[in-house]
Amino acid sequence: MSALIVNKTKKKEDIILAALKVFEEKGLSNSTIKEIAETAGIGKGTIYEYFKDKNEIIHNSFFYFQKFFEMDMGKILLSNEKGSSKLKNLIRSIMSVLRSENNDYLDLMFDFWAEGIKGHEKGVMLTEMNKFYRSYRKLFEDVLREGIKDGSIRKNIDPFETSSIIIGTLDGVMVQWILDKEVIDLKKIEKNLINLILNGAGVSLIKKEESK
Amino acid sequence: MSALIVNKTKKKEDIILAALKVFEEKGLSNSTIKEIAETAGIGKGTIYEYFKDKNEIIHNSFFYFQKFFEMDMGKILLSNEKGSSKLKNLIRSIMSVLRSENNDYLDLMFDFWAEGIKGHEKGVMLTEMNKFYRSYRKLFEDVLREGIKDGSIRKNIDPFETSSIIIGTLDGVMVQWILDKEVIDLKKIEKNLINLILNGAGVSLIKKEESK
Amino acid sequence: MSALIVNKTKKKEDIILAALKVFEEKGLSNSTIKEIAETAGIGKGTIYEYFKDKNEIIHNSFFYFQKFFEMDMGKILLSNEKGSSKLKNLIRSIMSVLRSENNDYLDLMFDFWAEGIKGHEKGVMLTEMNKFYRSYRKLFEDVLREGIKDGSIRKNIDPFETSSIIIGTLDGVMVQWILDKEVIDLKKIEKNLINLILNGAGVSLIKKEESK
Amino acid sequence: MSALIVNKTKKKEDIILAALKVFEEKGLSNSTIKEIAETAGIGKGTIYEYFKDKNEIIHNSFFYFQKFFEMDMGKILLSNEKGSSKLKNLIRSIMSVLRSENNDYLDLMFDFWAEGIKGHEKGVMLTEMNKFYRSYRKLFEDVLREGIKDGSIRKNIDPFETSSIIIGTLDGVMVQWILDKEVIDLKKIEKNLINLILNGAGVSLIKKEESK
DNA sequence: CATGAATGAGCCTTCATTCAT
DNA sequence: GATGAATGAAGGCTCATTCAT
Repeated sequence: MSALIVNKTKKKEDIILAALKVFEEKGLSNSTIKEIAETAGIGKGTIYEYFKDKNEIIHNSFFYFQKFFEMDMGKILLSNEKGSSKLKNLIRSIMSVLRSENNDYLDLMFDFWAEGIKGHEKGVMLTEMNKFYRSYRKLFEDVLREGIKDGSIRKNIDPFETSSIIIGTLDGVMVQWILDKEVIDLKKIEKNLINLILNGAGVSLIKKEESK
Repeated sequence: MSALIVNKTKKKEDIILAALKVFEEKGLSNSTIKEIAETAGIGKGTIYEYFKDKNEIIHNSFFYFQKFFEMDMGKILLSNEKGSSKLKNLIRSIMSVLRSENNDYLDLMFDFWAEGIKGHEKGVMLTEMNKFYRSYRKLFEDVLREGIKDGSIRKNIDPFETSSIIIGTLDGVMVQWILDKEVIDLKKIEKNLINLILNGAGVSLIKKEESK
Repeated sequence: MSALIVNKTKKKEDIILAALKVFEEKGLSNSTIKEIAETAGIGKGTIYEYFKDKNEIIHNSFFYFQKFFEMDMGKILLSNEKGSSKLKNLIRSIMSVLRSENNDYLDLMFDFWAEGIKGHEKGVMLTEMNKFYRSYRKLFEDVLREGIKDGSIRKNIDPFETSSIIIGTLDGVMVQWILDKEVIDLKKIEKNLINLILNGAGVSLIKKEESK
Repeated sequence: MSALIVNKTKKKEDIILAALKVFEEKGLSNSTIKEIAETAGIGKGTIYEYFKDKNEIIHNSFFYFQKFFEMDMGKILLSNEKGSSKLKNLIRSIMSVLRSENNDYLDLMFDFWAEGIKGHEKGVMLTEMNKFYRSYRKLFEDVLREGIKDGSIRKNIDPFETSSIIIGTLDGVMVQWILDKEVIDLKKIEKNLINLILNGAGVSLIKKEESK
């Protein structure tokens, strides 16, 4: 690959990072190309050498944004632990990523969700978002199935629906945290969340599937 | 009252409903006053007889939007059922509201979330949203405490954190549904969600608090 | 004349007075019909029962405005004093009117001057303004001629040009006063002005026309 | 300097000149940015590359407008002539400037006066106008004092008040000329004005200060 | 007669995009 | 490739005027 292409990629990345910063601050619609260019330290016109229009910046920003949340789950998934343990570790791992590293951009989630179902080229983004969620669910689904197989997860849960629910929980808890950080304590939530997901809130002498 | 006196409240409502429709379709920023006026079947200038500016329309739309999700929980809360049953009914009730009646506007949630933390007058909306979530959490918290008292909910869960988690779950599941209705089946989710929340996914012979 | 007509005239006057008040505060262009109506204590629509449009209000306001400066010069003009004395009294009289009574509206002079030479129907106003100035000049001209006749005013001044100059002086001094009341002291100006007009600033042993 | 670099100052001047032309024709409020842009031969948006808003154009136009009346008085002020002669020449010089060169824009004086005491940012303009008048008065004041010293101007006039009066006269005469050019002949006025200011209109055998 | 709700022409201003250098 | 000056479409908002009551 020639140095030229590498540089081009590097510059696109610079622009996207600048865009994300501006988007995060002002929202998608209220961010201007001028501001993005300034943040990227380049000329306004230069942006158009790398992106067709503002929409393309938005889409590419979203792709990049998603990468923030890609994490190496290999260690967890390939470990010898039981499914329930992997589930626990997965949740912890995800929450720690959301909580710390990239939480600068986390609230862009809202903007992208909104843009995904509206916006001019919603199709592209929606597809991408759904792809993201589908593989995200698959991740949990696999762990749940493992757990069912190894006896650490109850048999009577539906792995697909439950993975969707667990992910929903993580998203939803983030929403409240983003909106009201003074009241929501993610650390405490994490502990309770794992407890709830594994043990439930209800009281029953013996778990049903074990009861027969 | 003579016809001369215009029902200001009614007309405001008309405008807000039109605004919600347009917002839902285009997003907050991409909706124009002209479009809202046309949707409401009135002149552009008339809008400004009822609202100071576009921001005020957005705020009021949000207030109105929230009302969609206000529901009469009285029957559930005042029933003689146990806490765990109330919790179950609460979740079912909320999901049925979200799923059906007003799901036309449901995805505006994203826009308002985004507007809440950014947007020009984020303060007002954020405050309002947090008020909403706080009382929403209080609702669940109370039911959970009841359940703890009546023995239907485990003692070792934190009612506050858990209420936050349950609400998060409902929000998060909605997100996936809105984004991917073809794949997400709310009915199935509902069943699994209640199961998960009450019983957890993990396997354990006897629930911890009963174990001693 | 029927009471109806009298009332109509009265109401027109009310509107004009309200208009003048608003105009004085905001300027011609920045005053709104709504504001004028409110100041007049009537409905916005009612204005149009009495005036065709905003321009007509402006014109009529100007006519009315002029009346503020109409004063009874009869006593001065018909007195037995010499021309130079009458001139002195005339100037004093005019300055006292400008200075006190109606100085509330005085600075509207600027707006009307501007409107007079621009504005949509400048013709009407300009004609009216020139009529005003022409009769204003005539007033001084007559007094000057009287003075020349009775020997109190020098023969070698041109009554017409000089009347124009004297009026100009009064206007111009007002301009500075309106703009910078802290620095301009009308009382002192008055004394000096009369001195200057009667005696001039130059030194010469004997006035020229008397010198031969 | 490369052609890339636009001469910002030159372009600002172009816009201001266009603005002055439009203002002169329509008045401050009734002039539109579109019209100014068209007159300047540029696009509407371009205006905003050089001026923040319409108000800034108005202010800058006023500054520019003032410059029309800046003239080189050096030759007059530094001459060896007596004060009374300098006064005469000063008046002639000013009137000739007003009469000829820039009389295209002269009637903007009214608009700026009006804007100065009303208008959105009256403060800035009023300050500037008063600064202008103060230094304008100082000019005459100095000449008058000189004349008093060299015996060509009477001792019993107040230099400050008199300078204010003389300037007022010039302004006021201009007003009448602008309003009624058919009737007012500036050339004749000039002659009479100098005569009046130096010799006064009154008859008295011997000037007071010489009378003892 | 009086009113004020309704209206849309028209204004100022922003900003994505183009293009000459 | 890089730039930023230029642009005009488009949007929010105002306000004189109309008109049904």
